[in-house]
Amino acid sequence: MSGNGTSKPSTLTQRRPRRVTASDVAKAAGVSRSAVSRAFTDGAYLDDAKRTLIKSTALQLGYQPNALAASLQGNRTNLVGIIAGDLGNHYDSEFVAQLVSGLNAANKWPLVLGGSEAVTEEAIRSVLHFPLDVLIVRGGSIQASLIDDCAKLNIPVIFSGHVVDAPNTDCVSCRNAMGTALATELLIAKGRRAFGYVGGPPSRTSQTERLTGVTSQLQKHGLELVAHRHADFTFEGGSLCAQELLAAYALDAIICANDAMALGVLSAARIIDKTAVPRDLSVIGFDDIAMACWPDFNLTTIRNPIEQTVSEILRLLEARLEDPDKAKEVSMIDPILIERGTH
Amino acid sequence: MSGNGTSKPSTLTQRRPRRVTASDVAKAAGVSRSAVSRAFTDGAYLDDAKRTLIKSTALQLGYQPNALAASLQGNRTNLVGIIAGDLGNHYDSEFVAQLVSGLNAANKWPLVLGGSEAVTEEAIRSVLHFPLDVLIVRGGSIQASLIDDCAKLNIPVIFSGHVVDAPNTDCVSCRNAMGTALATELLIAKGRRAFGYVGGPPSRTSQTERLTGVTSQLQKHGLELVAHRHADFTFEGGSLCAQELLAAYALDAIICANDAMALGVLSAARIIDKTAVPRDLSVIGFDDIAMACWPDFNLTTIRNPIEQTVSEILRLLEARLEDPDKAKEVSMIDPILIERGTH
DNA sequence: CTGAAAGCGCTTACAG
DNA sequence: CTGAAAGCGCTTACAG
Repeated sequence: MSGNGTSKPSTLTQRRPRRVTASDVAKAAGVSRSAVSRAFTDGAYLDDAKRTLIKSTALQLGYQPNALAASLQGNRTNLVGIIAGDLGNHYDSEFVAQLVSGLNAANKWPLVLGGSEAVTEEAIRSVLHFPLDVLIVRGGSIQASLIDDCAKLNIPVIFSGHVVDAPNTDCVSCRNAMGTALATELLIAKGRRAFGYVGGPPSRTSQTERLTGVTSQLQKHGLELVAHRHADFTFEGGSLCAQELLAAYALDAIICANDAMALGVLSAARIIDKTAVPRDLSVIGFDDIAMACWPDFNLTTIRNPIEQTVSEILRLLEARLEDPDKAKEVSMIDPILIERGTH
Repeated sequence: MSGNGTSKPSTLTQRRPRRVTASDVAKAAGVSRSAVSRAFTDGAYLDDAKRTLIKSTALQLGYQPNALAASLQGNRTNLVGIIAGDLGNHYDSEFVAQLVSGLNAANKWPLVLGGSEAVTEEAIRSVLHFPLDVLIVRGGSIQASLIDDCAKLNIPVIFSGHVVDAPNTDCVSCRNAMGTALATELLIAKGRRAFGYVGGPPSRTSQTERLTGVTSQLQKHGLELVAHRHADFTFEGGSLCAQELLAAYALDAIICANDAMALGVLSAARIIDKTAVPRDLSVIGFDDIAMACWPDFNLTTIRNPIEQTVSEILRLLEARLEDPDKAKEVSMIDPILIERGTH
């Protein structure tokens, strides 16, 4: 209606259509705009009848206080940035799903970056234009400059899956080395001796830790890792690695840095010999994604507890908001060995 | 440092620590705050040297314009609400992943609601406190009142996976009936006659459409659906349905409303008889999620094209922002039959 | 090219 | 309990 009526030619209109405002409600209800504001503030002094009147007028007009304008007063914005790893990755997507619903329940609104592939530095900069209450960074390699930027903007950062040492920066991470050590010990006890390892991209510290868990546990028993490969955390990547490894080495155990790759390894091993796993070969993953327990796979794995991780993040977030200057905290989560049918 | 120095007892401080401001930069650089604003506005008149000075001062101070304050001027916020279906659902999570990265690439920032399970009406109301440029609703059952609320707030809505008839509301949806009809036809041509169907929650219109595609195609050949069940779109749900159906009926074909359930059906059928599929039983899914092409499943399915759906959403979004009063549009996406090994 | 001023929609002391 | 006023951090005409 409006936009077309004016004679303005279709320049790309950057303007947003106007939204109902507290003044509109005040006018309609015959009260001051302060009263309208009070009507929407819990515990503000306001005559009951007046509050009722304002609320019903607002409802009728479809008024909702503009959270952006409100936050200008210095209140919290309830906006939380999430730099998600790769949402195409099954573990990350399960993780983000739980984090998002946890935040929603706590009346926080996640502004999600990422989705797939690398998040550009530019995208991160852009999202910092918003006065976030906190930024949650999932996984890997984030430029050090980001931490500086956030510090200058007074936006606290919480890292998940990666421990970072910076002021006002909390971390929650799985004890990665412990997880793979658990897996290694289980297989050694079962009599496995020729170990292969399929890791993720070597740049990630979590990957180094998981590899270390394997090698150091082997060492304790006087064993050495026979071979290892790196892939990209995908089923296909795991499958390719397994083809290479099984063709070149006589392995009786393969430990993987995540479940998706472990399922790929399992799949490739079965194509070579349907019943090889677990008879001649043990395969163990990491994460315990939903598919791991599907009967077709029944994958033995190391659970990287999502629920606990998310609730730690939410706890750290509240504490940080409560006291922005509190000492930084590192919360370590114990992984759990889940014995199923592939070892 | 600061917060602890003051004698204020630890009342729950709602205040957000202050962020560097345009005035700070202006003061530091010895220019007016208007100049700072211009330095960050492409194409604004400003002496080159002055712009350089301001930019470098800003960089040093870690200044970024506050997008919230800026949007108060009536500019776009670049905030896009997404009411995601169930992020635990593999298709939805792949979909949201692509949507998020598409939005990011277009300089839009998704505010995600949902994650898992039902999104509460209260949560939706809360997110409408933010002046969103647009709200994207994925999937199912959204209260009619939501559309009203958005209309009053001048927030256009885009529905995905569900066609809704409302002013200024665009939709993009898959031709659901066409998809399942394609699957049905393929199986009839192969000689299948005894069809079962595993659907999703019956409340969803997309589910009704998918069921209709099966029954009406059967009818064309003088056939009737032997039996159908409803589940919750999960592997486990599909698996349970298959156990029931296969115990009670002599079926030679099962069509499922999504891939996760189809994989569950496949799994259950194989537990009964390893080689039954595709010899005695055909199984076809819907969506074509990543797992469908894993060799362990090699699922024949109906692809619900994500990339195309996302790019249509982005197109409709741009068009709607360009002209808020343009006629509503419904974009229908053709599903694609993907023949693999389970039919 | 540039600064001072008005205004975006809210909240919050400040007086009544 | 209530309204008028100041101010949050920005942008954008308005004069120079």
